[in-house]
Amino acid sequence: MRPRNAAATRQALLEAARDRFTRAGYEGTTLRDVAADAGVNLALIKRYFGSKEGLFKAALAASPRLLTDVPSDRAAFAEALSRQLSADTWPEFGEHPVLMLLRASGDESVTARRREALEGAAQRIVDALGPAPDALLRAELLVALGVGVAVLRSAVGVEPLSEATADDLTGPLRAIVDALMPS
Amino acid sequence: MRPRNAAATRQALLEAARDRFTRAGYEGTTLRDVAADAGVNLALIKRYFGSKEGLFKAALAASPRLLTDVPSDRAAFAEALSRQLSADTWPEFGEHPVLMLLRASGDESVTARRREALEGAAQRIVDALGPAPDALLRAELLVALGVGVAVLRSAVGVEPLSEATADDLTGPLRAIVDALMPS
DNA sequence: GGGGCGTGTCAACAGCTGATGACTTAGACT
DNA sequence: AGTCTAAGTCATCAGCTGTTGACACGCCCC
Repeated sequence: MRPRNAAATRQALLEAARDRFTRAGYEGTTLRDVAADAGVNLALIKRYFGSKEGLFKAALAASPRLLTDVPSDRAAFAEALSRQLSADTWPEFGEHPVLMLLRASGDESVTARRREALEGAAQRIVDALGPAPDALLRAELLVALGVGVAVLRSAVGVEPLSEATADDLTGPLRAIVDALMPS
Repeated sequence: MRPRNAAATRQALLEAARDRFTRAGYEGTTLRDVAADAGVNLALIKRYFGSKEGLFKAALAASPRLLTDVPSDRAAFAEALSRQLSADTWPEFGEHPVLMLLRASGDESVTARRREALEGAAQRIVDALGPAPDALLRAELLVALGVGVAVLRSAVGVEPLSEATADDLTGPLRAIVDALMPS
């Protein structure tokens, strides 16, 4: 029998769920897969998380938040952005964390949270880089760029974008930031 | 019984499949849903498309290709790009066509086709807007931007980006294009 | 050392899903 | 009218999925 350690079991389930949901999406992930990855009995998912939806929400809540601190210096911002898009920044993830958000279930509370997370990131960019006409729309274009890069790198595997390092991205991103949010 | 018209039945199935796959993804779509939407018996899917995977590939093959003609004039390109991102450009689609590509199954031939489609779009941008160091990487950033905008507008519903018209997008996109692909 | 509780195991069910083969019927052609 | 084929219908199957209740076991405290 598995050693009795509720916290470790819960954590193993969360990590397995994070990987599966991120890679295969909500519908494409089965609870038996998650339980097997975690080396845990299927029934324990119900005990700890109640349901598949509960497991997904818990895994989502445990995932890192993006663009929490936006530097007001444009060069520093471009660098921070390219770092958050780099795979090396998320060594414990097989794919970029934002993919789990995009591959979520259709559950209303999840889609609402997703929209708020992305709109919030755009708002933080506006707050840091200063107001302007269309500033929010332009900041959302930056968020869209980040989402698109994450998808193309992590889920699609487009070359040479997938193999680009954070340093490779900083230059072009800096040019975009300067063009979109003029001082 | 349904009037006997193989071509119309096939077409109805294709359109229903396109809608379902685009909105709910491959795993989230059931063949019974598609058949019901098309007003067609479930067994006809097997007759006309062989399997669920066959139906998906047929629906994918019938979807429009993006960025087929890239104007070499930067202003015209920015305008073409913003038009392709506008919902009005795809009145027969509920969501942006590229979402079906992203929400595909894990089938190898589909993921390969997806990568080729996106890399091809980037290559066409390079061909039109001229070579430069990093030109392909920068073009792929433009493709990533397009994918991200489609996702945020159509699947997530981020405001104000979702409500922006093609004209609203042209200005900012022009700035990005100029910054990324300097003459 | 014996309850009692938290932890893990097991077996099963009800519903759905993709797939399939046998059957029926419309419509063209002779 | 008779026949043949394409088109559509029907019932059903085997497998998987999420969920669940009953059970077994280890560990702590009195």
